[in-house]
This record gives sequence, structure tokens and C-alpha cells, in this order.
Amino acid sequence: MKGEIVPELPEVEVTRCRLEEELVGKRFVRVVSRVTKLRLPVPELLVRVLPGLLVRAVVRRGKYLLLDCGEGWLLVHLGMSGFLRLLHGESPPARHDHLDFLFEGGLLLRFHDPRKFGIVTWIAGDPGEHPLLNKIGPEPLSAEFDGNYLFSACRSRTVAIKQLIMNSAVVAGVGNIYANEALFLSRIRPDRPAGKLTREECQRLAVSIRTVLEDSIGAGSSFRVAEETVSYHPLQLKVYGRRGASCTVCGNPLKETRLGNRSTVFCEDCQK
DNA sequence: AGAATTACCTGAGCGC
DNA sequence: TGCGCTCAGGTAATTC
Repeated sequence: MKGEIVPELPEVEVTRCRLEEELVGKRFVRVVSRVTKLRLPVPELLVRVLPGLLVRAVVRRGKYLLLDCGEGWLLVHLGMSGFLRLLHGESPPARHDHLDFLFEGGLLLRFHDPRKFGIVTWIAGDPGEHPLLNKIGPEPLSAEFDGNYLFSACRSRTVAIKQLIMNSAVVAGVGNIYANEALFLSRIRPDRPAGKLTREECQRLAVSIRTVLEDSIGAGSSFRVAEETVSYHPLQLKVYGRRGASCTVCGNPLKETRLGNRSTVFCEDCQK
């Protein structure tokens, strides 16, 4: 598909930063829901529980956004096609504008998601114990995620390394695009059984995952993400979406295969 | 336990 | 023009 914007971890992180700047310290005034079900049901109590509450913090766990509202947490996942916009003042909702969160001062946070793969829900207790969050592995940008951790996680695993790093129980928030990019950068074939990687390869891959994510967050930070939409910087993607095009390193045409029914692009000459 | 498969959803693109 | 089909993909649930 052309021009498809899938929010990956960098997009979610840049969105988090914008929400943090704009919303922390602000109070919900009104919530309007025009949808009953996204990937999960959108609880009706949102419209009752949020007004009057103050946003204390905005945090990210994998691709989940969490607004700390004191007595509970608003959890948002953008799924495949979701994004958040920040608007000032009244604005009539467009198609697929499913939820509006109005804040004091006239600020409007709007959730838009054509495919409804996103999630908006309320967590009353400790978010770390919530079923959606309690099995998620370490953050890829944290110190906990390193070559040694990844090597341990690979032990006795027969799945392809690409599928392993896309498993959120192993590492949080690595989606298809950056899995492809990180494997290219670390010169490892995506279809290698995870258990066959050496410790040194795991070290390279862990560094590459961090690098591609951090680079993208840096590139994205110059864009007005949460106000408009999330945006990729396609020029910096070296393999994803480039089947048949020339490898940026050796010039040979990139190959495409499927792993776990996901598009997988790599260079058979550079990646071993 | 781990691996493989399915389900959820809509818009775009394609063949006819 | 439009119908029907396929594909895109995050993640949890289900099945093997």
C-alpha cells in the first residue's frame, strides 16, 4: 500500500512528547465518544470519569500511550491507522474522528482511526498489572535491553530472528518496519533461526534496534506530529518498501519474502 | 512452552 | 463505472 502511515514506536514517542508539552497540568472538561468499539470496547465510563481530572504525566510503554490522570490512567494505542491531533477551539469531526477530549482553555485532543485497530480504554489500578501491559518485555531504548539480554532471549528459540524481535514479550514496540531496518543495519538475515545467532550478532542487533529507533525519533522530532499527523521519512528507510530497488550498500536488488505473514525485505548479499 | 494461525478493520489498488 | 478480491499490519486469542 502506498503512503500508508503506521505508527511505530518513534511516532508514538514523538506524539508522547507533544502530548506531554501540551497536556500536563491541564484538566479534562468534556469527553465525546462517537464509537463504541475499536479493537476493544471503548468504555462508556470515560465520558463520566475524565472530566475534572488533571493530566499528571504522559508516558509510553512500547507503542502504548498512558495519560496519568491521578485516580486512573487513560490508555491509548494507535493500532495500524490511528493518530492523535491537537486542535484549538471548535472543529466539526470528520469521518473516523472517533473521540474528542476537551481540556480547559479550549484545547481539543482528537483520536482518529479509520481501521479501528487502536485502543482507548481506562485503567483504574496499576497499569503495570493490566493484561495489555503486564507481559511486555523491556523497552528497546532502556539499558535493560542489550546484546546479552537479546542473546538470552534467543536461547532454544527456533523462530526467525525477525519474528522474535517483533514479539512484544521479548522487546517492546518493535514493529515490522523497524525490524526490517534493524536487521539490515546489523547485516543479519531476517529468516535466521533466533537460536543460531551468536552473542556478537545479538549485540549488533540490539545496537541496531536502538539506532534505527533513536534516529527516527530524532528525525521525527522536527515535525509537528501530534498537531497534524504522524509522518515517516521514507528516504531514511533503507529496505522496508524497497523490494527490487538497489541496496544502499552493495547496489544489488533487495529481496522480499514473508515471515509470519509479514512483508520482509532484505539484501541477500549484505545480510548473512 | 513455544510456534503457528486466526481475528479484528478499512482503504487502496487491481483485474475484469 | 463498479464489483469483488487481495493486501497492509499490531497484537491478543486460539489452536496445534
